[in-house]
Amino acid sequence: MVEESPYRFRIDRRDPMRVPGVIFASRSLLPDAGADRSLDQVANVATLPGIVDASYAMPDVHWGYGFPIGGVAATDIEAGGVVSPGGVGFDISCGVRLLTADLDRDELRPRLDAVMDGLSEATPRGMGKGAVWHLTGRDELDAVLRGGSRYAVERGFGVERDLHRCEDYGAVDDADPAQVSERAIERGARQVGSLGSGNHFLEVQAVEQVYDEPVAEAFGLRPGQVCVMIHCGSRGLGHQICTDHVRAMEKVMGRHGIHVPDRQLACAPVSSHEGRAYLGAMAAAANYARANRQLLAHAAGQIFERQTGRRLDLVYDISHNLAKIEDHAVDGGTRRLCVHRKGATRALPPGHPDLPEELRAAGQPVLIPGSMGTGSYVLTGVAGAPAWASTCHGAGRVQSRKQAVVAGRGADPRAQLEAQDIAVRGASRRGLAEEMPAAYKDISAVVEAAEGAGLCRKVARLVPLGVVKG
DNA sequence: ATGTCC
Repeated sequence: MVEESPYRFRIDRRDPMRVPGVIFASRSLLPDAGADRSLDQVANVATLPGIVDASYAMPDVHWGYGFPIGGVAATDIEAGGVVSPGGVGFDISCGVRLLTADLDRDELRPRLDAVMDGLSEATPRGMGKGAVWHLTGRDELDAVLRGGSRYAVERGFGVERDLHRCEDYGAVDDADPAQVSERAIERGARQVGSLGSGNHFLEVQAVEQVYDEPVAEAFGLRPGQVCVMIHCGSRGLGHQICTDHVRAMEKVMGRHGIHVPDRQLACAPVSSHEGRAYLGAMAAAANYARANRQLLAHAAGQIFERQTGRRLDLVYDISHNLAKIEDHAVDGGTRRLCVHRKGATRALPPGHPDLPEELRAAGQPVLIPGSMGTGSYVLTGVAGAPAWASTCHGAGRVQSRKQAVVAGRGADPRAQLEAQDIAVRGASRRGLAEEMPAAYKDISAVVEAAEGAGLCRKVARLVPLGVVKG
């Protein structure tokens, strides 16, 4: 491992790697090789057919299925580049949505308990059970898989303006519900509009600090302002799609002449039947995840209006588990790439044509959920950044769930949060123990490294007032 | 992350 510059380390190319590995991190954030094999995974990803420039890792990198979480890899489609479900992850289009209320934290204080009770009741969560929507059948689920947040807005769960504040205007093109298995459909039908569990949450937050006033203003953020952050994904549907397509690709990799150092890197050329099938199913799951966040946000907005008389306005909705077909400058030309971001967030710079007009001068809002009780960040993209306009996605685990439970034995996680004046709703003791800050890297150090590496810029820091968990 | 093993 070579320290190329502050916040940038290189794993030199060696056979069978096709490109080097590049890790954006401070020395203290680098994974401990004894406890976490994610740097081996960075090197493994570098062997994938068609990979361009480098196998990248963000400062929150940690061990994942095949690819590391916090990994970014782009493949050149016309040069036989592959797509790999493990490069997206099981929770397809897992992401974050941030909303603001025209309300100061001091104004909310007397209503906070009532707001939290309302949010708790309005937010289906936990393993398996409950959802905002009860779909009538396959036709309606297909509409969700094709239309994402756009379909939810069409059905009255939100307003047209929301779509301008969603990545891809609320839906990915080229979703192909025919590539979604019956089992995935069955799992998904019961869960449209549900939070899930684990590190997924809905938080009421306040803007604690603003680092860039003009950009914060463009995003609609001011000091002391009340916000709602929702972190969730595609539930059982995305999980089943990942499982199905990994299995399908494992069977045909040899036929495509592809050999990988880890079975979990199962992949197929983007232009192959299996590659296109996965991308069609992945896009469907992405739309499901976006509709999911749209429904939960709408439900939260109704609670806010009832309890405070103020509505919630969408700042942005962005995924951190997705592969996207994007055009990028490579060696002086433009190439069509399949950019895998797994536990990594797209960060479009100011002026990017994919941004809505009102955000174009400021850049894309990049939403970074912190570990429970520690605060979250809003960042933005910077021009000329490396790693295909990507940055970190969160704190990143340093302890497994099991380790976190063992390490926290004797402590009362709920009491710890309440001692920090954070209201807690509906979380199991074990669920809380698994998500305690000690199980994660320091979010501020992660963001510091991401900014230091030139991947993004800080805009604001948010702190939790109340949390709803599964 | 996940009907934490079909």
